Amino acid sequence: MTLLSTRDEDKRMPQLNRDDWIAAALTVLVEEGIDAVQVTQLSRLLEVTRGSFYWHFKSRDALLEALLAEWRARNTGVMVDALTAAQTLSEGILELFAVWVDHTRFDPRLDQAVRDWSRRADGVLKSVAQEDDNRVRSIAAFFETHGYEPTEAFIRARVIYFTQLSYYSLGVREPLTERAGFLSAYYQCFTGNSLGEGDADAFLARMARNGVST
Amino acid sequence: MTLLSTRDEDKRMPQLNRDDWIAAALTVLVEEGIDAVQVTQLSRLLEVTRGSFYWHFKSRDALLEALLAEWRARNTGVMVDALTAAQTLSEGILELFAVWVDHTRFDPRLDQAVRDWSRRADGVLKSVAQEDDNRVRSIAAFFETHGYEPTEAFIRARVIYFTQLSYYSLGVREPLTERAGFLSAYYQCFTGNSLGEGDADAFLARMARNGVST
DNA sequence: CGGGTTCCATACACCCCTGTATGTATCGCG
DNA sequence: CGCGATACATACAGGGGTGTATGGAACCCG
Repeated sequence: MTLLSTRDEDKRMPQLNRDDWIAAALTVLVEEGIDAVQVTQLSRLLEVTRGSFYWHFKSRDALLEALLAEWRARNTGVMVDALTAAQTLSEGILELFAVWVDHTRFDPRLDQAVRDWSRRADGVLKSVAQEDDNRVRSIAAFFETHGYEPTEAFIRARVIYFTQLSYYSLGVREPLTERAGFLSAYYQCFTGNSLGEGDADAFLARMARNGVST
Repeated sequence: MTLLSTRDEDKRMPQLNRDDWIAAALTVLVEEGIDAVQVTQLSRLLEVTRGSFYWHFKSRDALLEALLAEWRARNTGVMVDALTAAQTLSEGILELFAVWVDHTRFDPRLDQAVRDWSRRADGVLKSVAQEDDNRVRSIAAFFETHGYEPTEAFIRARVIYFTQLSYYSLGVREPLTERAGFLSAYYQCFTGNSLGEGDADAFLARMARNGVST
């Protein structure tokens, strides 16, 4: 709701611009899915008439294109970047975990919404598929640089990424303490190695400092 | 399309019954999602008027309930059954793989469609969540009976199940030969153990005999 | 101050979907 | 034969959504 701050409750904040419509559309996309992103509903939400929308956008499709562009700009490359900086295996994997829990760097709800959308829009599907491919590839490359055979690296990359996707997709919510208890088990399963206690504690401490929400 | 066989091209195959509508609705659900399951569209598909539908069903919601019941009847328990019969670890895990590739036992497209649907219908969400919980629990229990600690068993169950869910959700399609090459890597990652060559070959031979499609 | 630009309101045309009420054809069956 | 029940057709009421055409209010600016 903070996304509508420019207008909102104030009587007559000057005017809406293109980005206001996109911001509103993004929240609706995340909350209720792409089918709920309708000109009429957004107008009601922004408390203007549809006339306004059709001044800023050529059509609903134009808005949807803008949404996809926004997703690309936000969620692309975040995971890849996390890995390229890492020196050791554990550092990289833990940093990946960190990205996935840090919703300021990676927005899982938006990612999920776009993914749902993509299942019934071929154009979107292509974008998402390519992005997924990039992510898995970069994780696999990371494993390879740390001594894993190509096939094993690829499969481990898939397993770790696919697991996380389902984590989001099923909307798993569990308390931080419980999640912390799973850390080394996940690490063991994903890498085949044990996680040093020092590394685990340092990671959990860092998470606690950053105060991750879920 | 074979689902509409009772009526179909023939001039005036006697009449439609409730199951004909459900069958048509299922194909539409799988192909185009729950929003496309509309009385009007189904009528066009079955080449009758909407009057027919409202004779067989009280409302569109009644049809949707029937669809959910159909999903429950088909896809529930299949995975659980696969594990309870297994004697050894590898036997159980490989049987799980077998179920996932055998679309006559487990229908991933229907599962995925219901899952998509569930994300915007709270009642459906509950059913799916409970089913997921059962599946993960039963896999975890299987790991435990083969010597894994409870936490590790649970995480490995999650990882193996979540990975497979994403496999479906992303619609990964790869040739059988390629997939066969991944088998032992998957097994290694999921269980932490190596898969005996004999077991692998036997499994692949069995798959080939059954002639799995994808 | 007057005119152009920006932003939005109003109104209309068009389409699609649900649900209901009612008419109608076919068939089983006593 | 005639009468219910079955299965569907027809027609109407109501609602929601997209676009478009056009009018008007506020504002910038020379």
